[in-house]
Amino acid sequence: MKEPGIRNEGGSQGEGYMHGLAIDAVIFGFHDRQLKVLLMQYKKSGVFALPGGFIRDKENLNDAAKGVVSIRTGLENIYLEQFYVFGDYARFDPTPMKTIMKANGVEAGDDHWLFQRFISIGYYALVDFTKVVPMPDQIFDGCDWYELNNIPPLMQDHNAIILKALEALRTGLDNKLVAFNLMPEEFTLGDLQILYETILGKKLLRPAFQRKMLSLGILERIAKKWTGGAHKAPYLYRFV
Amino acid sequence: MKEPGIRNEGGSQGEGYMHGLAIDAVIFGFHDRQLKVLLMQYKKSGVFALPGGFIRDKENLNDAAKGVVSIRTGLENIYLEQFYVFGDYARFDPTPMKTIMKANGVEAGDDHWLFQRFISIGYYALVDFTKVVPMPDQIFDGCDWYELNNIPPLMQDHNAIILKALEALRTGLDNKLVAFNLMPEEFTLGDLQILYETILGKKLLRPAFQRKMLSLGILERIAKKWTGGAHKAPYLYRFV
DNA sequence: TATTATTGTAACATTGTGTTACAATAATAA
DNA sequence: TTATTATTGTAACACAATGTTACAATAATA
Repeated sequence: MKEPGIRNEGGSQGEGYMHGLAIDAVIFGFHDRQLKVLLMQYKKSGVFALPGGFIRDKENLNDAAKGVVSIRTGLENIYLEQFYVFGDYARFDPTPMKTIMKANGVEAGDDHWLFQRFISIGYYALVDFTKVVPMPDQIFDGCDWYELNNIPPLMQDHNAIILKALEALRTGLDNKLVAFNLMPEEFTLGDLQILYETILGKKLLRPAFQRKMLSLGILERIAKKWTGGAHKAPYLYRFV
Repeated sequence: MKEPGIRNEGGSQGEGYMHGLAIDAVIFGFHDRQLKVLLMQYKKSGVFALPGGFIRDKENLNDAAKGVVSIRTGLENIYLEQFYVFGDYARFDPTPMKTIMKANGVEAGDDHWLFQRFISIGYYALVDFTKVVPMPDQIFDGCDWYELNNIPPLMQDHNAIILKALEALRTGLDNKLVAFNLMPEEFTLGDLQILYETILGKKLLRPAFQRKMLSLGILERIAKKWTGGAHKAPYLYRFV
């Protein structure tokens, strides 16, 4: 078995990678009126974890993060943001990794590098759900979307990492207009409002929301969208 | 010579500390209508650097950062915030450290741990200038305040780190009301306004500023302050 | 052609901020 | 003692942003 998070050839003691440092990525997507997160599931042991990886000896940190997200989503131009470093000593717990290795029939002594303390750099990514092709690999059975309010128990402090990422996403909403990265190319103001409401966790008033979004001057009205419903058809917009 | 950033006994190959990881602290103070940053100057070589340090094997990251700031300022309860991780490969340049070691008469091979790549976790601290007692040590000649718009050339990418810290400070101004951490216990609204203007780099209108600050409901009016000037005396306020 | 649900937007209310103006007042000078 | 001066505290108005209500427009269905 190759070690998890190793993106190409690496020896069993992690040669070629920085030790004690990892990247964890919270990849957000939006689909079916729900905010979702991409999670990995280890083979056999069934342990859930955030997509993650390590940093090559001569690799830029941000490039390593980009690599992690790319390899799991199949996408190239990704909105990515560093949001926090998780560095408590107590967060480090070798048990899940030992379980995973044992389940896969890998013999490893207690001094194995993956059982040592790690500090994780948290990144969140915003992707267009419709364009993602989730990619598991030799180590992971699963790479799938999970609804934000239905996340299974994750390895180590990964649940807490997701919460912190959501916080960062919220603060970025108004300041950096990050939400558009979660939308498909064409969308209605209604769709956009649902996304905002989901991220903020509260209802917004339609007239105020529409006025605000349109006043930003970053939306281009394209055509009407006939939904088949017995009502006026909404306009489709594109982000410019 | 002990290695820089080692806060107690450590061998010459950095035993007891996490490798490849460092903390850099941008310690902001406010005095004399100026925003200032605490900088270290190495003995003999005269190289300038941000206060920094390493993380002990079993130490929480945030505790390590607190330790760095405490040891340089003599303060205990410090407003501290993680703001960015600097992880470009190119930022790493062993030359200044070699110069420093050589100037201090330390023989060290190219494989010395301090000449390897480091990833720096940036923290900024906000302190009450009047309470700080800058503390150099065996390695540093100087530990002094420098005006933000008069920072000397620093080691590695430390100048860029300060700029990024300032950005983070600016965004925290309205959201988290961080400015009060830079004030002494008692201050006038005029003092506070000057601080805001310095951080934001622009003039503010007095009536609007005062109205806003007072409407926050976090200021307690104490007494008048007789400045000796030929004009009405301003009120002193305390942060609650 | 009436009904229904939803959209787009006008209109008004409320709040927040920008700006001008001026009375209050502490020290100094006449 | 009284005018002068500089600065503070705050009222008053203007304008912008946002919250809220209301309603006409319109796509599908009955």
